[in-house]
Amino acid sequence: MSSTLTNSVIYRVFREFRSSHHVVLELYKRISASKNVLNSLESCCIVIHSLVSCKNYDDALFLIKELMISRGYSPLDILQVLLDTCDNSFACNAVFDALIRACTEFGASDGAYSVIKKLRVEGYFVSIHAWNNFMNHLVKVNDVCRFWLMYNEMVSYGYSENVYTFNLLVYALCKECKLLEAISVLYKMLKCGIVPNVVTFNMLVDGACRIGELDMALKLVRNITIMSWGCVIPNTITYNCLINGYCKLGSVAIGEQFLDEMIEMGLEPNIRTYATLVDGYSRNGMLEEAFRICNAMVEKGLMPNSVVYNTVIHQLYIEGDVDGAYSLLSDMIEKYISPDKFTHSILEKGLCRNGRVKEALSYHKSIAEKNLVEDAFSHNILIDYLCKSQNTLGAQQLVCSMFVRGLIPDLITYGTMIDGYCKEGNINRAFEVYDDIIKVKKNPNLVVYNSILDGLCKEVSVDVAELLVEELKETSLYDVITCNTLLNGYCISGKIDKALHLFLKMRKERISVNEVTYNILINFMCKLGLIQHAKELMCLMITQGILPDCISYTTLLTSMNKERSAEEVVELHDYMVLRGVIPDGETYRTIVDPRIKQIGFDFD
DNA sequence: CTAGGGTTAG
Repeated sequence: MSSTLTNSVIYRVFREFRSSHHVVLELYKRISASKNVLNSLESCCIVIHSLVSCKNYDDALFLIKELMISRGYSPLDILQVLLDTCDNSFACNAVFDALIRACTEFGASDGAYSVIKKLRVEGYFVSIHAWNNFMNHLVKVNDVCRFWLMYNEMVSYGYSENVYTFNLLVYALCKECKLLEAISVLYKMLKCGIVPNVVTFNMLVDGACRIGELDMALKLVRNITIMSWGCVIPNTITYNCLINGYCKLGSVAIGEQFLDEMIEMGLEPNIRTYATLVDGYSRNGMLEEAFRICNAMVEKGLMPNSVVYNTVIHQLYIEGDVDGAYSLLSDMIEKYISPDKFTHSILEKGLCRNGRVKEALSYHKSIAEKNLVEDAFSHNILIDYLCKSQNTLGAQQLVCSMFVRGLIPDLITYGTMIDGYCKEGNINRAFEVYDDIIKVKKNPNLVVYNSILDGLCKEVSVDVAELLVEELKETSLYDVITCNTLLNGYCISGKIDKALHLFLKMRKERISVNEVTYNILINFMCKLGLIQHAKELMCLMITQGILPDCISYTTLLTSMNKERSAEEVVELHDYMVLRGVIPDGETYRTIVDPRIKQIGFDFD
């Protein structure tokens, strides 16, 4: 049959029967089994209309996405033909909704917006659901700026918000950490007579937890029924958010109490509930407890998934237990739980942080050959470690391999390379990478500029660095790291006046100084042999409420070793410990090594 | 429409 069916015949048949959706779909089902028969956009659009009319949205979305991915049609191309093939028997608005949804699921924000705009010009009233879907996508991809633009545009067209729209406002505000404003949306809803639902509250509870406002989160949960006119009770997600909040702030045991509470209330904990607790115990170094939760979930009939395995494997690497991590990975594979992109990154980073960069690279190679590398993340980890071990050549080769595998380097990839080149003293290569960023139309951010700034200070001159800072300040793009980097630049080129002037200016301005600022100055004073000044700076930082860290002390101790007595060194050490600073290996080497040399003690 | 794991660059 397929050899005699030409595209134009199919199109004419579809057109003829387009009011009989089931005929179209049955015919479509039969001919789409043989490849390449249905390749006219017009025929596809009639099928899409029919699918949507029969409420088969999944297949409609699939077909639209296929038109965009495999055939390269733009959302506007598809819209035009959908409009051409529109018919009164079709639910046209639902088709447009589907097109916009397909765009957002495909990640085509601009495409979705162009469809909305075009429909408006054509006189169609895009449904509020489509707007909501589009705006939800914007929040999800962290384009909150555009979200508010779209919201204002929607309101200006006369749409009135429904409960989903209000929830999106709450969602966006929570993402921006504006909890109080998010809560005021809740009050606005109540005032307008729009009843909030459990999603509204869940987003508020989660938003409160993420900024550490656990009391507020708990208050929302306890008053959820009163605040919703008796319409809402907490669900599993509510409790999961709360548990996550307590776990992330270190109170895992309290988190576990909420597990008991939800069970008492008749709510079923799910795999995420347990995964959250496993993560809580893991990241607090309590692996025994984490395994106890794993057993509890198995008893409930829930099998640990890749998230649970990843969590524990990650912690094992942090604790240096490379063998333990490996045996869990084997266990995971034995149980047919596929390692995912997180597993790959955890393994590569874990091997690197335990000094096994070679193994990490060969693991990476093996998964890359199987096409299992999905994003830039795992590349970025390895590129970072290669740069840190002065192997920018290897790092550059990894960047090239990304292109070969069809992966697009992101701003972190570029930023890591720029910093690697700067640290190596190769500022020219750093600039070349910077030009690449501009070429691929990405926006360099402050991290990138700060790397370059440091490179300029060390390899070119602090005067040129100064010019860059002036430019950044004009666009209000600078932070404490920018200032610290410049301050360090002044110090290493001996510009004492400028350094002090900047330090005073930093203290006066909104950008606050931090422990790094003081460490730079302490280091500078020590280099000049002004140990008393350095000590005074340390006292100053304490009175300013900034705690010295082990770097402050090690810097001071290193200089004192040269000129001061052992008593003074020990005195400073005790002073540090009493203030809660944990000395690191470097601190002890600084204190102990010279004394061993002094007394001629030989461990060998 | 909401919740869990990799936080990679200064």
